[in-house]
Amino acid sequence: MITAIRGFNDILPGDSEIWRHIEESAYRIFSTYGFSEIKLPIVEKTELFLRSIGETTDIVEKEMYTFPDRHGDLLTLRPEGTASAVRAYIEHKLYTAPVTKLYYTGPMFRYERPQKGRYRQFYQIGAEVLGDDSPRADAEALEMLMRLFGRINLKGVTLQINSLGCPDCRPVYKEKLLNFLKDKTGELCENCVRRIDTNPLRALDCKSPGCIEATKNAPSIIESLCENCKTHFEKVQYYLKLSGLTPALNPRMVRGLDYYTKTTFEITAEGLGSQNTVAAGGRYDGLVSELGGPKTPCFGFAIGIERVALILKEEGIESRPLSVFISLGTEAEAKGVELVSGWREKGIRVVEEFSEGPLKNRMKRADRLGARYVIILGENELNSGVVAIKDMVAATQETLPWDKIAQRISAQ
RNA sequence: GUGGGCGUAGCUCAACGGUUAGAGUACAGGACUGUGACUCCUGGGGUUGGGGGUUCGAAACCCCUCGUCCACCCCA
Repeated sequence: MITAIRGFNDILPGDSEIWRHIEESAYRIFSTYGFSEIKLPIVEKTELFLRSIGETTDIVEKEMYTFPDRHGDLLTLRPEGTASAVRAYIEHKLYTAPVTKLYYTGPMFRYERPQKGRYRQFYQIGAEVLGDDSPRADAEALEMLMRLFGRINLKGVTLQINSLGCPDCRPVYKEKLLNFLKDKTGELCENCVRRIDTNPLRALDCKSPGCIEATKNAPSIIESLCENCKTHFEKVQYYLKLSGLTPALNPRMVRGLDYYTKTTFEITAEGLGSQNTVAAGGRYDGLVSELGGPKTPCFGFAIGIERVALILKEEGIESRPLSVFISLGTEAEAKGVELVSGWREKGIRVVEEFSEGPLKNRMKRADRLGARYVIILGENELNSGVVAIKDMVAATQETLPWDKIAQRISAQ
């Protein structure tokens, strides 16, 4: 038997409806905030990710699917979407507009050990606001995201925010932190000691007991922000409050991509085990210019679709009722073709049960197909211009004229 | 990449190292030629994940491998 490769999953019926629900809700809501969809390629030149994500990040160092194509160019299956969105923004000179709001969805690829909520091919819905430095942009994007989670009824979500500063103040803080950590290297875990020079901030986020203890009194980045970053961060919180959001401040939150500046955030949910981040993102004011575009402040985020779907599946979502049509006899069969077609024109979700044999068996099949309603057209009904419609949940049955069926089913 | 748990029928799971690996459920048919879920009968289903080893004898014990789950790492 040929199976799918490790970490690459099929999304089967039963799950795919939940996915569609999430994606369609996102499109609808994002659109009301002025976002438009951009379709991006799944493969990019490796260099794009090296330069955007950062050469010393875990993603670039050990998680990318990279391969040479037939001409020997190094290509990579995208591990995230922001890099591509920014590349397209620059390539097509979208910066001539005052502000650009984009969203996209699709698979991302990272070579990691799969576990619950983490797969090698996984799906994200991403959104990027390009060309807006206002703290209102940060707050509005977060409001939009929380609105989506509210709309799809995602339970147990927590919003945490932080500010990572800018090229002016972050190095100052890094220096402070380094001084603090210098004489504590004995208490830090192996990992944190290794990256103390490349990325000392990681120690703040480390879960090993030694690191937690050692960094307990570490200086806070929020207190080291420059005037500009500080006001920005305060305003973001002010506007979030106006939107009715009260995020938890987490000065220890560090992101895995190098391009973030100022505001960063993370939304976690309950019931996912240790991979509990359902959405995350932040501001990246330097990325566009680093990739060769004009200086452009941006804010963006990504949602992990399978993680959201896992939670919604746990909670259960309602799906549209299915009707199964059964005709008895050649003449009823012929009339049925016309009737079923008419119901579908009206948007009724109806399948026909084609098998022959005793009605009892056909009812049984209809039940197993998941029918909410079974619509029966036999000789008696045909002659009177009606059908029998049975509600399989309520176990009630009524007789209705042909043109009342769509109305009856839609009424539910 | 590291550590641990688990792989037996489509699904959920039994089976002390010892007959022909079972049960529930699902599936096919019938009891029942116009009414599902409940009942009864019959039937098809298995390389016990794969490979090697120990043993008179392995689903079980050992090694390797693959898959899966959980955690670490990391992230969405």
